[in-house]
Amino acid sequence: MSVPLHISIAEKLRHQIESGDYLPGAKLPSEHQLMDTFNVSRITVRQAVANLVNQGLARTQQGKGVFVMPRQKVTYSLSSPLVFLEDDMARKDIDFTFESLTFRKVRSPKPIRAILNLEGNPTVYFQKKLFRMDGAPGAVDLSYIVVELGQKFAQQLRHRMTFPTLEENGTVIEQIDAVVECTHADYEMSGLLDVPLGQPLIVYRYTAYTTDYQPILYGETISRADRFSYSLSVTK
Amino acid sequence: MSVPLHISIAEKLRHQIESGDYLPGAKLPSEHQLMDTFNVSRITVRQAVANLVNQGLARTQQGKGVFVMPRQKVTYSLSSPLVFLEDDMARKDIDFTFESLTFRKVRSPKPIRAILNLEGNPTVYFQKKLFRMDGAPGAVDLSYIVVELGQKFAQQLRHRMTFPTLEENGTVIEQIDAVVECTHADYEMSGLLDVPLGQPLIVYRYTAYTTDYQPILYGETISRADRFSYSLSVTK
DNA sequence: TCCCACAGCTTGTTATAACAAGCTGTACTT
DNA sequence: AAGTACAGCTTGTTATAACAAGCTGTGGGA
Repeated sequence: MSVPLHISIAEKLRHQIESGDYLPGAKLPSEHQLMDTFNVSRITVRQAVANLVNQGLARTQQGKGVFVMPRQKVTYSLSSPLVFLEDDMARKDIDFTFESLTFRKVRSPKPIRAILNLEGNPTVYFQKKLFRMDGAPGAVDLSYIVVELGQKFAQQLRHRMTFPTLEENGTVIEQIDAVVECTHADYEMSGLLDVPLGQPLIVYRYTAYTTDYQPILYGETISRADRFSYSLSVTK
Repeated sequence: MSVPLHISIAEKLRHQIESGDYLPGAKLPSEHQLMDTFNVSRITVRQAVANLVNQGLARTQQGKGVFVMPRQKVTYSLSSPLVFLEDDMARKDIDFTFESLTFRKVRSPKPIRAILNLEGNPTVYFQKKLFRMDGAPGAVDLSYIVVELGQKFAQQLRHRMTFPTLEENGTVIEQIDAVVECTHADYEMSGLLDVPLGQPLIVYRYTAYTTDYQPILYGETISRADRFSYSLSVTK
């Protein structure tokens, strides 16, 4: 057998998980039990478990055990603009909340300056928000808003979502350019979003334009890839 | 210090990579060198390196060393439909090729049957393609096409992209519904796409409809998240 | 000159060992 | 009865050790 033990053990467990032997949320056998079952050392068992964790199939909890990850995703529709994120959640019976971790005036980083087309005035408002779905952290949003709007609506932006706030105050959002990509959780994100290090995250980068293609907002919504997906519909 | 050694070593290396001390493609110090540098055991060094690999910052090659991953992404536009993938690549000066790994008639899996609205006839054509960008594997496409079209254009589908083939033969694609999500590389995908186990992959699931909302094609394009991203533009 | 074998590097796999740290229930103390 | 302390489970961290396997350059033999 040229396949390493830790791979073949991980694959066996994966099949058992996928065939329903271990249901979502269920506890897998402990490391010592797996050592006995497969007759290997703890280091090998641990590597097999690490493989499962890396594949998002399980997660470990010190002092408790290894548990099968539940997997249900919320799909967010890109066809209607970001405005409706809250409604989208409500429709799916998910309790959606957010807390504003940071809201302050900053000197904008160079790439942001280019995107927002700031020349004379490099100051912007920066906001970091943590989104929770049914209490559990699901996404982090980092956004940069042009200084006039940030200043004007500071109070509201702290407590309400950005797009509704802007629209209700008469700022028309004419267009949104967006990119969807994927990264890994670094140490900070892994802490904020409560996922293992290196776990995939979906990044939704958006630039919002008001009339005359004037960029007013750039942001990144970084969400747990096991909880989020994006949908869209293209008609000819 | 309550942070584990392997984390703090990984973070140090990450900062060095991000600050340009190690350029993309460069070789990191060997495990033994890192053992001396940080005065820790090989197991700790290996765990630190594993963290970097999990975060997509480095990759290991047995017998050679640990190398910094180059990171340049191709953005594929979702606003224009899938038809133009090849053109998109050409415009970016990327040599785009694919090989058809599988093309055969199969009894369609139940979920596919529901999507393609097949009742009497559960037979479909299944195709598995491997996309290469500049020679290196970048994505795998799994698609199910209704039996009439698969039969009719079998020869062409083996050698050319699906959407152009259909359109040039008079099949109108009226609408595409799509979902973008993210998964982990399992053992098979990790082999096909040449990435470490558990590495994030972007999945683009699409259903193509011809006139009268008749579904004719369902597919999944599974691409390396370090090489691909999707862009779109929403106008009010 | 050309080719092959090997030495010496690299990472990969696996075992044994010990202690730390988080969780839970039991039993003992107040 | 309530609270606390501890035993005994769990995973987390880290060390030492040995061999396997992939790569590369050097040197010897044909």
